Amino acid sequence: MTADDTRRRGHTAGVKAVAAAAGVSLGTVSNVLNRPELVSPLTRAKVEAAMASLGFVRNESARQLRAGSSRILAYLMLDAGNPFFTDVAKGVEEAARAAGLSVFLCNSNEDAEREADYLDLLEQQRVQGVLITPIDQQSSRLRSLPARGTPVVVVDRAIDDGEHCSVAVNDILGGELAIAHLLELGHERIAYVGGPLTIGQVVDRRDGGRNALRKAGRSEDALIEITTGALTVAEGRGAGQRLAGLPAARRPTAAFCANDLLALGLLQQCVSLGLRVPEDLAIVGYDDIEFAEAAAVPLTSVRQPRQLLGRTAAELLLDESSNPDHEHQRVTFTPELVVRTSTRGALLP
Amino acid sequence: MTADDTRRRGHTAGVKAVAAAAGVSLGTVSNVLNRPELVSPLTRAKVEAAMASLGFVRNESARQLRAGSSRILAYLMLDAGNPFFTDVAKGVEEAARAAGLSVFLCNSNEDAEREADYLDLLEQQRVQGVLITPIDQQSSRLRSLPARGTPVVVVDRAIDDGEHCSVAVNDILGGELAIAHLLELGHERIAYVGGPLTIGQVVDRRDGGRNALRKAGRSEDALIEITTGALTVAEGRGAGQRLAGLPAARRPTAAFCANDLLALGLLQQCVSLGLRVPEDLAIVGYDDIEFAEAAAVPLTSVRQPRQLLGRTAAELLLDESSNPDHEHQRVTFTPELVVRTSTRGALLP
DNA sequence: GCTCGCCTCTGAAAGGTTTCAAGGTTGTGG
DNA sequence: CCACAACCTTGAAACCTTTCAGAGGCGAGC
Repeated sequence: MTADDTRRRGHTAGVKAVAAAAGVSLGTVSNVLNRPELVSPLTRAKVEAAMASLGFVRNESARQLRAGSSRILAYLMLDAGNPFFTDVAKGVEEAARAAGLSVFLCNSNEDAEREADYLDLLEQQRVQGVLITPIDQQSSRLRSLPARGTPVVVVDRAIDDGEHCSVAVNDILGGELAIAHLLELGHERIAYVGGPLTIGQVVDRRDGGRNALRKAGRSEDALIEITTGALTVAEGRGAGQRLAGLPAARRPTAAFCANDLLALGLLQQCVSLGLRVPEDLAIVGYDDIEFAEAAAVPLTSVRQPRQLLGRTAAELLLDESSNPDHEHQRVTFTPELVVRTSTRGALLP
Repeated sequence: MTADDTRRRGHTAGVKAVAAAAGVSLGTVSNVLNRPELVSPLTRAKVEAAMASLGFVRNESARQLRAGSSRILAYLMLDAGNPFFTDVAKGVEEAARAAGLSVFLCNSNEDAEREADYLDLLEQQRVQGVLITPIDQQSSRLRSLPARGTPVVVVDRAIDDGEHCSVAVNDILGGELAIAHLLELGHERIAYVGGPLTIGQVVDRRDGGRNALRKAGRSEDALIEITTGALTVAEGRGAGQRLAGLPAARRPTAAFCANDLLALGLLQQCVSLGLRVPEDLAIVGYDDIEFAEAAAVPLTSVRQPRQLLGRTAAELLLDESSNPDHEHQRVTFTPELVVRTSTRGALLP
């Protein structure tokens, strides 16, 4: 076979070829790979030499087929472009590496169809387990996976259906903190910017805000809802456009955004249309991503323990797939308000 | 077998079980899956019913073992936390989906060991191909992969070793644009912030800057190098600390950063230490990520066609793995300077 | 009534690895 | 010189899917 054939045909040398080249049996080659201590040093050296000279690469499919499951764990992210989720992913990877597993990241990009496709794919791949920040947690696919043997841990959403572990941050409390802060500053007309409402976080954070209004003796309906099509900077700019277009007398004096991307877009658009932040419009974001602090006007935001979220989720998953007495858990962390310039101007009259 | 057994043992029903349940042969089940038009409607219905009731899930490992290669393509990113790379990833995914493939993302996080681990893993998985923004393009692993049958396309780096395709943006030109812009504004003491020097982009952008100096009749050594340990916001802040600590007479009046994360960190730290941007320090970033425009002082930056980069890379990879007459190509795009407030203050004397 | 062709279905083989019971070798103690 | 243990190595079986040559059934045409 020529070098050209190799290139075209792809991987070629298997255990069998190595065994033949080294003059030993298949089993011995396998032992060199998996339990080298059982093999005499001489034989091992011969086999290793043969592997090197043939360019042997283990075929993970075959290995997995035999073993029944893989050494890979997947994190299906809601939006890979949002630094919040990449920070969560870092935590996941840290925990996985500590346990000797690798992580594949998948991006559903807030698209239910892609989410479904990836879930199917991962199940077919027989990954060790799936971490997911779901678009729609009612999805039937989400339920069927654990029932068929692929553990699933829900990240950044609380869920209590007895099928999954979940790791979340109390989004209702987070929303409450944000709106309470704005009320304390004297704001009366407050907007909530977020969407779509199929995303649980969007709803919870809004409901938390409503709670704060109620506790302050105001009507829930006081919260002016501006619904966006996604949680992105671009949608934030669109919301800014809408807000800035209102006559000053009716325009909200403060906006609470469902995440920092929206807040940054909103901030940018409003500033460029001549509104002053926080004097004309105070803004609160959510997630406290690294860029929130570096924004045009440093952003007040609700901070979540991002890496811890990921690490904890991965640890629960590992427990689920290795501990026969595993019990599903629902872990909830507590968010924290970080106040910066975007709300810290002069109090309103 | 009880439901509990299923949960513990994992996926269980295979083609064989489905065949038995439907009263047909293995081959027929396979035909239902792969060439349904060959199967009579009646039989097909029976088989589909059996699959549904047994919760059959295709075993991708076995499938792949038989087929020899998978329907998956991987993008090994330099830093998943950098929005530049997630935008590239979006382009990759777009092209892959159009061709019916899925994408797994891996994050080397600027760590050579992790990069190597992932490359091994992906080769063992027999992925269709690997897209990579490498830390060290001399790495032997990078060379051995294509030789053994896994196509590799290098993204955001030009490379010309006859082993890979590559898709890049002209970083030398980008550096030149940035420094030329600063020179035009009258800056004399200009810093270059970037590192480590093992990363090709860091070196090219610096060298481009030196070119600009030379063309302006100045010495290359005029470029004050501030070397960082990574291309992150945190390192940018550190560089800001160092810069701001210099006596004003020796402090550079402008800084060109190897990417926007550094620039944003630098900007933030300098502002918080009381320097005015651009009056005391003009800043140019690189990549023009979405957050550059929304920064405390909107950032002048060198823009690259991010999604296009990813899409093109994926297309080259697909061609390489499907077209027997494939020729390796080196595609280079041209960057573009986007001027914003961070350099647009009053000209210096 | 026979042949031919078409349509549908069958079942064995292959693909690369791991496991494991069993076989072989070497060396020690009696 | 034998028995037995300790240590290595062997090779068949199993994992699950896909493929493909061919078997079987049926209707049409002669």
